[in-house]
Amino acid sequence: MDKSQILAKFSSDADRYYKVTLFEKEGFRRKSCSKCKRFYWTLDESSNSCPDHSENSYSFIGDPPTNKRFDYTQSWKEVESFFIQNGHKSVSRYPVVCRWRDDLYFTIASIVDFQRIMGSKVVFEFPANPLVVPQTCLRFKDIENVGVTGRHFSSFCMIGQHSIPNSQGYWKDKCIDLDFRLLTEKFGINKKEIVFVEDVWAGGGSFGSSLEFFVRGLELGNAVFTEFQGDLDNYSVLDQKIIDMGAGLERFAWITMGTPTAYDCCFGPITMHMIQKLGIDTDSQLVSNYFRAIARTLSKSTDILSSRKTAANLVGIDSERQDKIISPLEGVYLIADHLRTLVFAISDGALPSNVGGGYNLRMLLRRTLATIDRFGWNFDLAELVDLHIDYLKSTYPELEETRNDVKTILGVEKDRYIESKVRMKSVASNMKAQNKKLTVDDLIRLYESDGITPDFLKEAQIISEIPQTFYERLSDLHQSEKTEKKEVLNLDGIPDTNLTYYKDDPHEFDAKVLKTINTKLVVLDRTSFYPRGGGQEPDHGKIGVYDVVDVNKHGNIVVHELKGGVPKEGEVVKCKIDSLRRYGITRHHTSTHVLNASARNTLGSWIWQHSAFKEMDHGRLDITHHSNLSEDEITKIEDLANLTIRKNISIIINEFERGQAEQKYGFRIYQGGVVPVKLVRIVNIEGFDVEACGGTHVRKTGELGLIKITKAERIQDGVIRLEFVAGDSALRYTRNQDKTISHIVKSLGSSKEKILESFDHVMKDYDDAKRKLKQLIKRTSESSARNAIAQAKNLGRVKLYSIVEEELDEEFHIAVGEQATRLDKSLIYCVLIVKNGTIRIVAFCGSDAVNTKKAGDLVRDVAKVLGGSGGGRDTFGQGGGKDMLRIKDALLATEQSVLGK
RNA sequence: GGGCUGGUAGUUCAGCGGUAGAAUACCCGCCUUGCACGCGGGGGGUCUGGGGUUCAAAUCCCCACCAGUCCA
Repeated sequence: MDKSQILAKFSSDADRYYKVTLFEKEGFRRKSCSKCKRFYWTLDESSNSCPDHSENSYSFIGDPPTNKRFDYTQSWKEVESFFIQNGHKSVSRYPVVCRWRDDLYFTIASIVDFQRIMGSKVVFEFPANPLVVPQTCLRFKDIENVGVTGRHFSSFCMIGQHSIPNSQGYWKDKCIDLDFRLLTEKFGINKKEIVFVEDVWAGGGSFGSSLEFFVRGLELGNAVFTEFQGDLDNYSVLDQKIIDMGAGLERFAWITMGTPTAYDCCFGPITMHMIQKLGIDTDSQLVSNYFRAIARTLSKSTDILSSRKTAANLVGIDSERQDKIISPLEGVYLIADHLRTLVFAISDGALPSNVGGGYNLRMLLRRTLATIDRFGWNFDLAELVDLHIDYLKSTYPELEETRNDVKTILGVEKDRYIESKVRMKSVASNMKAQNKKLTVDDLIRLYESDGITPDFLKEAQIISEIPQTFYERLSDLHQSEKTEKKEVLNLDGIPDTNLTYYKDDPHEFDAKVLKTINTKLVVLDRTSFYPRGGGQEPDHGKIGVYDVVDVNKHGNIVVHELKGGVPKEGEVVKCKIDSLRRYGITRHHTSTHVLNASARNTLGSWIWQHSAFKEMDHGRLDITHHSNLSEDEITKIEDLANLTIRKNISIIINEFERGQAEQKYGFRIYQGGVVPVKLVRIVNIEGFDVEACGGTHVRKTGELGLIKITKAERIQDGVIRLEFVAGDSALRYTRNQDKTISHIVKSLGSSKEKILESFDHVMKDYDDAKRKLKQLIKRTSESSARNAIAQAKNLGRVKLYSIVEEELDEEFHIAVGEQATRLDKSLIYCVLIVKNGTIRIVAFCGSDAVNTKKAGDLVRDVAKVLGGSGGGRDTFGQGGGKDMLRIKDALLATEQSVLGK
């Protein structure tokens, strides 16, 4: 839907969509901007333009509109206490890694916390109403602006004020009233400074009006009233209207402090720490002037580079002073911002990598390190992380728990960056040595597959200019996209299946056949067959006389796939589940939970389940981890898992309302991904692991018997796959290994105790034999060559030595042939080597013999007889053929070929 | 999730259907007798693994493994 059309429609009826009681009570006037015609509400009689076009934009820099001074942390305390006083519940922030939504890597707005996707619909689940939340949000879209504009962040705290209008919650009037009072009463801003701009919001099938509030050109917040669904010509009111007010906490702090940039008052002591360490001379008036100028320039233009120049010109900073004062400050701001984002993301379990959202994080760290390098600074990342966490922990105490893990991950990732830089340099110096002219294709390939930017090549003076076509070509490359379609069965009118596997779980039961499809699929009124889902493989068994080979869930209907036919619709059939298979799957499922928690406890807090697979006889668990696992680490994980089995811990399964479960156990419960239901099933291995999971589980960990990790491999950057066996399968696995070893022991003629010794011995013998053979050929080639010369048949001007060889190989004859033709220049040396059902021809011609016959020609002639081909140079040729029956003819052909017949 | 690049001697790489190479490091000898260079010789490789095409594969094709990198 076109936003401008909605805005036009809503603005034409402002009384209905925008006028709130506050405007009337306080006497706000509705005006249209003289420049852009947008409508806004103000108490300032003389105003004639909207905040984007007003003269006093960003005049709060160096001259804040209030006497109160609140830094970042303090600003939140003020906001929080205000909303609590006014009947709101203050909720802890949600993770920045958005595990409850498949369509987002990171939490990008406070409202996302309370959105749950069910099917294709977004539903809202509020833990309280109304509420307020300090939600850390990650946004990577404007990353180039971070540090430069004074107000862009890669992560920021969105103050979320959310309400559902009902007996507890409120709607537009009270919302705007509260926001107004927050600014005036709490923050002490003169009411004449506050401007509300009319706007709209649309997304996810719903839309509504919104009021953005500004103070001196700075947008502090946006109150969105999600109210309608449908399209503009035909829409209806939502059953669940929502107030989504999001305000930037950083901006609240900034406007009270009036610092040159928002960064100066939002990162606590960290920016000052860096500035002092570097000894940057910050002439505060000059810096204030500059950042006020760039903020204002940027509201007219989006080009960062030219805006920097324009702003510098405006306040009279020459390029030397810009490099000396402004650029380093931008660097400091960037480092502070990027590191803070990394602290939150890594704390919440995200890892820098080359896939998914991890790539954004890798970019953040590399930008940070590159900035440090560019200026030749010396900052300790760990120290900066400590400063961040020390400052943030009063608002976000959970960061303390992952302090060391964050440092570990940053260390690992920093090492990768350093290695990658070394590689870049070596490629560059190679390039320089070759002195080849690089085409645009070369540049694209270098960038895409080695990460070597044209800027880097220019700096290294390998290219003089970056071709204009480079960026065009690059963007062309990333256009096409594919989507996969899912098969949808027509199951209209069929009631939800009664799922008895969650109840008394009978393995033999009677059920009525509701529908059959394509003499293959069957839907029953009730079933204990567990369908494929969450990585758990389906049950097998029998329905009537037919084998069940697959079971899938379509919505709330279970569809069984049978082999050989289907029972009649309406019939009541006997069903029987393969209990042995089910028990195997169940054990592997519980083992997955045990292993996951074992890995997390052994390796670190960043371990999450990435995906999993549970079969009857084995299981697979993919975990998020930065490096390949060492043998020692695997052993430790295995040890902890098996200790947990021996403790025989009870596994308790209960259903909770989702919000309640999240509050009680945290977001760790979403190991298996998003659960699109209102009631979540919580599987609790008491004191060890808690997950939301719909699968089947054993009652006590002791039932698992034994867990053995059979393989650990890195399947992609940041993901390790653990393959394992549990219970009977573990026993069978070790038995099989034993059998394999016995076989090897037998072949070696050794014993189990001495197998390693014997193996080393055999390997050494093998190496020695190879070496000896090589030497032997070398030392005997001369006598073999003389022998060949002696045996050669005299054909006038040349001598021909030609034989069929069944014992020795090309390596031998190439050595001998070369030697022989060197010793006797009139010799032609031609061997037909029989090997694996084919014949290889090797021929040498001495430097005199070449005048009679060329080796390449000879080989070609002979190969033809054998039904193959070949070729080569004058003195050396190779070829062959497959026709073993004509080998004698071929031998004769050598002589005929030499004689030119 | 989708691409792309690379894997050859201890190391850095070349070769890209037809006898596996260079540089460097290593060992031996010589020249010098010094702080390290010159000359000669030598050892060192299941060309990541598995399949295929071919008379012939390090080389071409497919799959896997390892490493790196770009994009959404």
